[in-house]
Amino acid sequence: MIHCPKCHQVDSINKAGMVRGKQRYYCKSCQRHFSFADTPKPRSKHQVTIVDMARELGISKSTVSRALRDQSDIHPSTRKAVVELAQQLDYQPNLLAYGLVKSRTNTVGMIVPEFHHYFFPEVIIGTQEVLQAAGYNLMICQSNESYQTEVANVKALMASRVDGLIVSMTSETNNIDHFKALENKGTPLIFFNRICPELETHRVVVDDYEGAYRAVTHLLEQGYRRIAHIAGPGSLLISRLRQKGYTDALASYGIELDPELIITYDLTDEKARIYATYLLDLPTPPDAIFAVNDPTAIQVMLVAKAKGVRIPEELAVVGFSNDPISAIIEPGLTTVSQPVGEIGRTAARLFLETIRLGEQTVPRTETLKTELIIRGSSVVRPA
Amino acid sequence: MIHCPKCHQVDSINKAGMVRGKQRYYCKSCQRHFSFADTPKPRSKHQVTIVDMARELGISKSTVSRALRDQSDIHPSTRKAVVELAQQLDYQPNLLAYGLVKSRTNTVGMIVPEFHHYFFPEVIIGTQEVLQAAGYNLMICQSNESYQTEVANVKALMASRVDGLIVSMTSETNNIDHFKALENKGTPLIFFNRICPELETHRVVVDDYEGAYRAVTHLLEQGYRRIAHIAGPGSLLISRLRQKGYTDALASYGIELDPELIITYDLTDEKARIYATYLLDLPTPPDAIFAVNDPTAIQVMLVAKAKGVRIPEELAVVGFSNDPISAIIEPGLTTVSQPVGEIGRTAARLFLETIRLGEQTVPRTETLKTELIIRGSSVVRPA
DNA sequence: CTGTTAGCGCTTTCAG
DNA sequence: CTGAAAGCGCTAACAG
Repeated sequence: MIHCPKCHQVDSINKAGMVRGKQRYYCKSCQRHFSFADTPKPRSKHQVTIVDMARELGISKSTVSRALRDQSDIHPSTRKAVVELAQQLDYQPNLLAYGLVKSRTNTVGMIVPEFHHYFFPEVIIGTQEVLQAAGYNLMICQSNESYQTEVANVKALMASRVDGLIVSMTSETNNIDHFKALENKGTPLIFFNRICPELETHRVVVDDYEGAYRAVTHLLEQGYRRIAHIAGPGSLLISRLRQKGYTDALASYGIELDPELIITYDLTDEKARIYATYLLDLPTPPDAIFAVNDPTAIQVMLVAKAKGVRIPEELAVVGFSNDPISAIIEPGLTTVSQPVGEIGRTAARLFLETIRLGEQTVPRTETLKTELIIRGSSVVRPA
Repeated sequence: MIHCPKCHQVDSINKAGMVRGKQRYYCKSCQRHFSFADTPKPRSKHQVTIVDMARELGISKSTVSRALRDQSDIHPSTRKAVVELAQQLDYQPNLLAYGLVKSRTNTVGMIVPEFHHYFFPEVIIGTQEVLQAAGYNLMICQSNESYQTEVANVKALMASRVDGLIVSMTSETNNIDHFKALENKGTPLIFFNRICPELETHRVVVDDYEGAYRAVTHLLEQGYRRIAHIAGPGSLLISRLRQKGYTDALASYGIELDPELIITYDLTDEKARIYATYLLDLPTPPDAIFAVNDPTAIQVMLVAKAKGVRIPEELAVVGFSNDPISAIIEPGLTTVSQPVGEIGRTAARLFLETIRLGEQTVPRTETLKTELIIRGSSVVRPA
C-alpha cells in the first residue's frame, strides 16, 4: 500500500507519470509530488505551515490560507477549526513566503550613523512608534559614520526587500549612487537630520540655521564677543547651516569673522577634546564656544573645567539638541532643543504617506521648530 | 507568430498542452508557462532577478545562480559575463527567496526593554559588531518594558524566521510561554542582563551579586551606616541579586536590615525621583543610597542636589553600570562598571557557537567581571 | 560545464 | 464555500 512519505495518507495518492524511470505519485492531501525513495525528511523541529494544518484538518491549504486571513467567504465552522488549530500549534505565518508572493515585506529599513549618543536612539523610538502602529517592522542599521558600511547597509536592506528606507547619512558620504539606485527600484527613501540635498526625496529637518543664529545671538546679547565655533564636517548640510547661522549672527553684530575660531571636525569625542584644548590654549582664547551639537559642547565643558576655566564667567558654551546630559552637567548647558521623537515620527509618517500615494507622491521637506534652552553655561548671574 | 509575453522571444516556445480549454505554451528561455491572454505585467520598476539576467544572457537561471555564488565549476567567461551584468544592473539577491529555500535568513532578532539609556544601545553595538563580521544581520526590537510588546516582538521575529534570538526581558515578564515555544522550533535563544532563570539557555550576565556586595562594602568602609537601596523590580533576577549583595554586605558588618530603606520600583525616571524624595524626607534619612543602576542613581543625585543635601558629606550615592553620565555629573558617581560592549559581543558569540554546534550545544552561562569605579559621590575628601 | 526539474510556504486566480 | 494549479525568486539534485 502506497502512502505519502510526508503526510502518511493512503487514500489520496494518484499516480503521476514516470520521471527518470521512477514512478511518481501525487498526494492530493498535501498537494505534493513524490516518488520513492523520497525519504520523508526528519522535520521534527520545524515551524508549522499551512500545509501541516491542512493535512491535520483534511482540507486544502488554500482554505487554510483563506480562513487565516479572514477575508472572502469561509464557512464559519471551517474558520473556527483552522483558527483554533493555528492557536494550538502556535502557527506563525512565514513572512518570507508572504513577502515573496506579495512583493511587500511590511518592513522598513533605517540607517543611522551612530548609537552612542542620545539623538539617534531617541529618533528611532519615535519612528518605531508610528510604524508599529501601522503594522510595519523596522530594521535598524548603524553605519558607524563609514561610507562603506552605509553602502553595505543599503544593499543588505534592499536584499531583504524592505518597503522603504529612512536614512541619516554618514559624514563621509559624498558619492550617493547607492541612494540614486533606489529610484529605479521604486523604494521610498526618506532622509532626516543629515539629509541629501542632491536627491529629491522626503526630508525631515529642523531649522538648523535659525537655531544656530538664535544661539549665537543669545551669546552676543550676553556680552560675549570672541565666539568660536566647533563645527561638524563640511560634508554635512547640517554643519554648514549651523555654521552659517553662527556666521550671520556675528555679522549682524558687525563682528568680523576670525577664521582661527572656526574648527571643523569629525564629531568624535576624542577630537572634540583636542580642539577644545587647542582653542582654550590660544594666545587670545575665545570667551564663548558654540558647538555643533551637545556631545561636542559637553567635551568642551569638561576640558574647560579640567583646565580651571570658569563657565560661564570666562567661557560660555552653547550646544545643539538638548541631550539629557545638558541638564545634568554643571552649570547646565545652554542648547538648541530639537523635537527628537517628533523627527522620528514625522519620518515614519512621510514613509506611510508615500506608500499610500504611490506614484503621486510629491517629495516634501518637513522643517520642525527648535527652541533655545538657556541654562547656566551662557548666563553670568547678576552679581 | 507566437512570442513569450514576458521575454518576447519567438524561438523558444513549445506547446504545453491544453488547460481549461486554453492552449498553453512554455518558453524555454525564461522557463515560464503562459497562455493568452497572459498580458505581460508592467514590471517597469522591479528589482532585477536571476531570470532577468538569464534571459538577457541567453543562459539558464541555474547557471546565473551558480555564477553568482561562485562555487561549483563554471566557465570563467560565463561567470565573468554574469558578474558584470549583475554589477551593471545593480542586482541584489532576494533574501526572501533565499531564506525560503534554505530555511535560514542569516538574521538574528534582538529584543531589549528600552533605548533611552546608555546600556542597551551600547550592548547592541557590541552584538552587531560580531554578528556583522560573521555575515549576520540584526533585527532590533524594543519591548518598552511591556510584556505584551515582548510577546508581539517574539512573534514578529519568528514570523520573519530569524535564525536566533538575543533577549533581555521586560520587568513585567512572568509568563514565559512565548520563549518556551521557541524550543520546539529549534531557534537558538540567548539571554543577557535580564535573563530567564527558568529556561535552560545560553546566558550572558555580570557578577551582579558580587558587584553590589563590593559597592555596599565600599560605602561601609567609608563609614556610612544607614544605607538605603533603591532596587529594581523583584521580577528581575538581576534586581534580586543586587539586592542580595546589598543585604549580605550589611550583614557582614553586623548591620540589621531596615526594611524601610529598601524600595523596589519599576525603573522609570519619574518614580526614581519620587522614591529618592521619599527617602530623603524620612525622619531619619539614610546617609547613603545604593541604586540598582546609574539612571536611578543620577535621579537620586539630582533630587538630593535640589534639596540642598550635600553629596557625599550628607549623602553618598552609588550606582551600577558606569553610564558616561556618571563621570560627568558632579560629584562623579561611584558605580559598578560593566563591560557593556563585551556583553553584546559575548551574546553574539554564543549565538554563533550554537549555530555551529547545533544539537550538541550545551547551554552555558558566561559571567563577566564588574569593577568598582570610585568617584566623588561616595568619598569624603580628607579635610 | 550547463540545463531541467522540483520545491521552499504562501497567495491568487479559476472552476466547480 | 472549497479545491486545484500556478507562480513569487531562489537553490539543489540530477542528468547530460
